[in-house]
Amino acid sequence: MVPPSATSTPTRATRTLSTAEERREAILTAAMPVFAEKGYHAAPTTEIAKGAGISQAYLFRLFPTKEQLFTAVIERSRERMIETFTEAADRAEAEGLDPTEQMGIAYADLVGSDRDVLLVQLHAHAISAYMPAAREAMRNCFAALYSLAEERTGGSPEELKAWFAEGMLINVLTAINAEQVDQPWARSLTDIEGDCFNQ
Amino acid sequence: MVPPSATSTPTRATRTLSTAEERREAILTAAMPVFAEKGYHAAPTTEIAKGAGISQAYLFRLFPTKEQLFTAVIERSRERMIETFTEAADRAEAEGLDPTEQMGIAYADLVGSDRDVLLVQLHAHAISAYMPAAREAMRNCFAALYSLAEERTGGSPEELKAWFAEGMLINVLTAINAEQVDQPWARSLTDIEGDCFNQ
DNA sequence: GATATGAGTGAGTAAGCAATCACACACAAG
DNA sequence: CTTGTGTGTGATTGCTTACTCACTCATATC
Repeated sequence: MVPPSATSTPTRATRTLSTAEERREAILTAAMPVFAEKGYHAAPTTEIAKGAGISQAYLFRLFPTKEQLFTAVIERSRERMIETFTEAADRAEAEGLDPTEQMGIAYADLVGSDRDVLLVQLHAHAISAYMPAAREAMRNCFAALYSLAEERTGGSPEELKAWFAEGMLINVLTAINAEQVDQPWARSLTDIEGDCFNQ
Repeated sequence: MVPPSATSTPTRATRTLSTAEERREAILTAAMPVFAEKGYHAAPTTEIAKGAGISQAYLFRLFPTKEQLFTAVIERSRERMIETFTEAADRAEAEGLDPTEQMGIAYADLVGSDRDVLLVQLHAHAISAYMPAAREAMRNCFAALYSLAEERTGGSPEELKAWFAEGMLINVLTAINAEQVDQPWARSLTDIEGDCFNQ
């Protein structure tokens, strides 16, 4: 297919081409759910390109390798988490609530409602042992989240560690849909009353 | 290649063929590191078959689909963990040590030294959202580990939850090699003094 | 020996994959 | 109107993949 063009006059008011930056954004948006569902290796770049409304050839012009695209997606999911935590901390501060608790709740909400962010993280964890670029991206993610949590909660290292551990548990339990399992282990582990900072 | 046969006389003492069960074991042993390194989708069955010393065709006779092979590998890594925890609990009991702490240490040792067990778990976590068989296997894994931990530590639900959370954190930090990172977040999170049951 | 069953393979098949290349069109500036 | 640059594509390439099929050999039982 040829790029869409105005039928009569391609006047200056109507642009038919997007900027590369807009396309890059569209690609990331399309890539997130595909990587989330299928992981790095099984995610076809054709499917991502189709989702972004461009050809596969152009995708490879904007992201020269699939690996670069994947790490960009990891970074984007990091940004989502940072936003979520920042908003929760702001809200806690404004309403005089405990920031640690509010940030924890906000995180559980985020990964519960936006599975893509969560699943991209999990795939990145698994692949990072043998993919240096992903490992680097994950380390940066931890670094950013840790310093944010440190600043906004003022917690001790022990508290921060417990808070992160809780987050990692939420990740896995959400991935396997533990809250829908009617068994003792699932009920206990998903019980929000039992967390490290909320009792 | 033709299956190996004794040159002169194939007498009853020397068997040239293995039993299917032996082959199945060999396949699982060969499959573990391949799935660990590459994840489900990127792990070639040809490579696994070669590692097990059989043809790919015979692999598919013993495990009709790749998915069945993968879930068998998940179960095998669960067995490894169960063994590790059981031994640690026995040792703790014999020497009068805290079982919770000993099991935690044993786990950190396990995933630190045998990366395959860890990485198979992480890949399974990530894939389980869209692969029911893996999800089921992971749930069974949690169920088994939870009841074991409950029995052997006698901990409260809150303690068990914190213990599992700690384990999930160890997983991720081990995957990204956090202990080799010389930054505040990495030092704090990998600090073994700061865990939930060891202070 | 004959015969049945299980162990084991070589050689495919059909599909899907990342990445490339030569080329077309849109737009802005002289 | 032309020229340069950035946006965009169709077609292809070379490779890998899970899975199958027709077949051979080993072993055990009668």
